Amino acid sequence: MSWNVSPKTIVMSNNISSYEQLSKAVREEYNSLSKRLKLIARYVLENPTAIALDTVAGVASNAGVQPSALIRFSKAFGFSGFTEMQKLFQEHIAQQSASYKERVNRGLDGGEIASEEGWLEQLCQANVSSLEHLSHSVNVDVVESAARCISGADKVFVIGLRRSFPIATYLAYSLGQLDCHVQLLDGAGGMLAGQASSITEKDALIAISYHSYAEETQRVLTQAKSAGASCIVMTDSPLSPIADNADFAFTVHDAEVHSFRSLATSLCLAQALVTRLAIQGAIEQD
Amino acid sequence: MSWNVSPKTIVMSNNISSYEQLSKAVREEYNSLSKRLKLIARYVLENPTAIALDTVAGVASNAGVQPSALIRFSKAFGFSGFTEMQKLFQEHIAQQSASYKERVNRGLDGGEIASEEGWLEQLCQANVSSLEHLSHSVNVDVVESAARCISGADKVFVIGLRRSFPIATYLAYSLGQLDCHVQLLDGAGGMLAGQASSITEKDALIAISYHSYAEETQRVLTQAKSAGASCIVMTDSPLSPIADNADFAFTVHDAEVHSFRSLATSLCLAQALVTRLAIQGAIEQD
DNA sequence: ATCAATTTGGAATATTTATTTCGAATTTGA
DNA sequence: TCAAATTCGAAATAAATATTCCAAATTGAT
Repeated sequence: MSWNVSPKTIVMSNNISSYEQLSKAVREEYNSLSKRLKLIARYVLENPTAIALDTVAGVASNAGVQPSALIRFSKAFGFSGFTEMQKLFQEHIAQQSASYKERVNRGLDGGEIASEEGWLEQLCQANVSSLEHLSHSVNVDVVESAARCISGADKVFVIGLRRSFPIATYLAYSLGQLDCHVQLLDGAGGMLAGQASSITEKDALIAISYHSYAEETQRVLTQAKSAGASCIVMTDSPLSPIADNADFAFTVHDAEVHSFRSLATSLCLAQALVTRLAIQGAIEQD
Repeated sequence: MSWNVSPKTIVMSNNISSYEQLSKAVREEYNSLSKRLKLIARYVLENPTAIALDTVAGVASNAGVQPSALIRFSKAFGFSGFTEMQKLFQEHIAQQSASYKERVNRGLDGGEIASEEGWLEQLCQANVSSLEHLSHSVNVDVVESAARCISGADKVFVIGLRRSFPIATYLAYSLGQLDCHVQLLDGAGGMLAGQASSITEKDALIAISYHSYAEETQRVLTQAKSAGASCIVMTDSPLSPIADNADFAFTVHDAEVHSFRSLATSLCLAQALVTRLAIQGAIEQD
């Protein structure tokens, strides 16, 4: 009995388990690859997103090679096939957005009091993850537009009750520093409706509300909308009842530990809004 | 010849051709959807990345529904099936990561335009750095002690004016959630001195104050100290005038961009205090 | 409570997509 | 230039994934 002489294809023992490792390996092995495989290597390094989303046939066509060549490529780097390699690219993409939620929750909710030692680090890390997520989930153009909307308004009203009140006060204080005509709707003395009744179409309203959404905030928002005012909202889900009739809606995922929402991310977004406003103002004055 | 009576499933004429449009449509139609479809709507809006990368079976399993339900959902929004809808999510991701890559790359090129472009990343990064600093500059034992001090107090007073007011309101709200007898000294109606005069030796005061230190805060702190109350302060320097007669002092360096202090770090510290308090309470009750 | 309409779950089926195979083309080394 | 080895392409096959269909469950109106 005789075996076929194994083809020359070098199959490296696969210890590659992340996109970064693969990227490194491909660059290192590049020179030892055949012509087609070099072509593929280049395409792979330059279009990681396409690899993650497309099919073998699609990638092959775009890269100008045959599907089988892609599988050879995958095997050359120790994967069982294209599918296995593709998973790495998908994980990489997922990390940029969705999986942050896991990171936040991991070791916080799950471990209970068990992971006692590093609780401060964990708390900070949860906030860091939220902030990192914010930086690539918020559309800067929308922030710019919202800022312009505020600077174009006659008066700016801010509402955020209970849990959201700190954000509202931050905005009210900061906008006040910028010589905005700002009014915080704090419902002091039960005069919320009265305070809100002066909102006109020339004004803007910034509303902040998280689950469970304060009824008063919704009412004010509705009132402002029907008065024709521009509405900017910060909330926690696109499905939030207050996101409905908003001109600009921002969704923020704040880290939550033992049911205490952090607000650090919301505050950062508020800060983003304020600094943009400040810069736009500075440019206009030139 | 007769046709089956068409099922009730409302098939909207599909003019949806982008993720944003779909997201909007889902939110608008949400209330008219059936139970399962609502469930899916929520999952879809909150996990767009998963939709883009996963298979129907995978998504269905994670969302806790049947694959067929996902196809019904897709058809309800005018797609021929899940696959067609999924393409929108993939395009969205492709765009996102492309623009993210651009932004990052432009930031690496250096130069003035670069610093303009990546301003959101920079803002977030500034906050991240502050948080990372916090996690190894704050002594966890002091936080624990401060938390014990609060839980042992009869009543808890919180003061933080102007720039620090958001932190004070956050603490007041969160401590209230823990059934602390908490009172926010907000100076409403000019009655700050009156509010503060009820502080006794059995009480605790949390004071937050940053440069330039509000005179009223200092006065209240002095008053509380002479009344024999325990004082916890959050400030920006160990040399701060309010750090003098404090039982526990935390110094926090918040990120500052264009003279707008972030407060994210202060908020994180406040959160640390609150969660510790919550956990101590939970342990005591066992 | 009963019936019709609608919604749902799960298996059966159709379709798409990945992988293998093998002969042809290309490269390599003398 | 020729033979041996390697690489490649296209069709065949295998695997996976999406979609359909229908019975069961739920809902809502009378």
